[in-house]
Amino acid sequence: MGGSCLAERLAHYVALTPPEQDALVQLEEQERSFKRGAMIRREHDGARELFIVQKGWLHSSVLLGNGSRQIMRFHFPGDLVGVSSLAFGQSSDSIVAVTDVTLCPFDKDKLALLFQEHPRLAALIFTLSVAERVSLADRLASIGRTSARARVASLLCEIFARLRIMGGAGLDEFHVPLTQEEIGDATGLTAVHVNRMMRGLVDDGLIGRNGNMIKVMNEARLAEGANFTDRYAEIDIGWLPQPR
Amino acid sequence: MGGSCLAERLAHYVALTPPEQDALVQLEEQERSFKRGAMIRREHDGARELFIVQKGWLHSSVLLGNGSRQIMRFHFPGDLVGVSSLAFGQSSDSIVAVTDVTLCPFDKDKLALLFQEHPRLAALIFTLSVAERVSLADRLASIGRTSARARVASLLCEIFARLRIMGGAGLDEFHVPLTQEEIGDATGLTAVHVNRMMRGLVDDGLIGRNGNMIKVMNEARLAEGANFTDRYAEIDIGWLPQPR
DNA sequence: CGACCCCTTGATTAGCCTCAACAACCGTGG
DNA sequence: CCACGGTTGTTGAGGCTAATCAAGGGGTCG
Repeated sequence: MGGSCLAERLAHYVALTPPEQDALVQLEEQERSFKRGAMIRREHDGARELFIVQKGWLHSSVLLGNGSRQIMRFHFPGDLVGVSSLAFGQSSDSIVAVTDVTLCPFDKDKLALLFQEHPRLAALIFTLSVAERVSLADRLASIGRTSARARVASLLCEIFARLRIMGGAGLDEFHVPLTQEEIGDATGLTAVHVNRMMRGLVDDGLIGRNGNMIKVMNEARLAEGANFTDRYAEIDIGWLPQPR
Repeated sequence: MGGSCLAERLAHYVALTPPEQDALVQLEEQERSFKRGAMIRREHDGARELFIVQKGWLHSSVLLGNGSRQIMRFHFPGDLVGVSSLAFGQSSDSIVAVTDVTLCPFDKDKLALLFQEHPRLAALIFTLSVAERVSLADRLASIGRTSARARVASLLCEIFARLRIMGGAGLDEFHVPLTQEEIGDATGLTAVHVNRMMRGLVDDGLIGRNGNMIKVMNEARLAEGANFTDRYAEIDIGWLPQPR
């Protein structure tokens, strides 16, 4: 390895000082791998750990009394996962491996240290957490107030935008290792209806599909129909304090 | 008055040191009032300000291309509002006064200072922000995966739980100054259907209504049908760093 | 008093779910 | 090598939930 994934991610926004880099590398001393489908953390379990994603996709989700599942968010390499365990002794959601994954776990005490020693990093992590919340709010609006087709389109747009952060801005074809059931659980739809909506998007020439590869054919119309705005493009870090 | 509103809120969770209190008071030199219905901040407007609610109810919401509205959250006295402007130069949502309100506005630069000088307060504010995100996630699951009746019940449960934080644990009757349209915009329903669901809750003896007063008649069944868990009861601040 | 907002109720419609059947693909074991 | 069970994707038919459309009532404020 050598570098830290989180450092790589944060370096997208600020030029890290050497002490800051050291602090981030220390968060990723450990490394743990899980198989596709593995339950990494179960809802209501005690949890002192956060994870940095190194490789693979995950999702965090909740199970409801009626047996259905709501996926809150998909997590990609560079993401900080399990943040909700900061505020609660017990995990508020389950974390599941969508593909085979490699994670770097660290205890929340280490984050406390980061807040003390590196206020700029703390503020940056806070900022990214706020951006994630806005992204969740976008999904809420999507599910609450738009059609099934728009919800699916919106999820695809969000995934594309986030994959481009790490993968390069020019990408127009993506490996999306999600089942239609997972897409449904993220958008509040059934797998059957997701299938019909995806077919509609293909038939209308907005996207192309080949197995798990999805190609963006007409991103403008896709984003328009989805009511999508790319939050990650407009993150403002102007308020951050000076590095120590 | 005399003290800082934010200090009062944070003191619910930790014993503030004198320097911490001073820092918080400095955030709140100003005070501003708005009439019921006033648009305090409009989506896409530039925004460097955050607000602490002193009196009244607000909501933050987004407007969609199809003309509908999604309310993300209602804000009560003691809440920190407009945090999303930290991550973006432009506001991601609108902030609207539900009743007449009094707010304490402060610039986000002051928060940067807080991150530098008072890491424990920074971590606490981060924690509360995470808890809010979990609450948003609960709403997402509610809208994505439960019936109209459960969504309305869930919103009511959340409101009751939050009002009890400041208003006292024993309360079983609440003044809820929301129109059914606002409840619909928060739950992803139409006002007409909200009306029918509320009537159902009354008919089944779960709640009582008298104008804007809502009385909890059978909270166990209400919470059960809503799939509701009270997040605000279980916030854990054990990971915070030492005060400086 | 009238205008407006909000609540309420009824009738009809539309979007998404449910149920069902089958095809394609996968890894596994015989 | 093939047989197999399991998972995922696909498509059709019918049903149900919540939206839409519509009309009227009560309260409040100017």
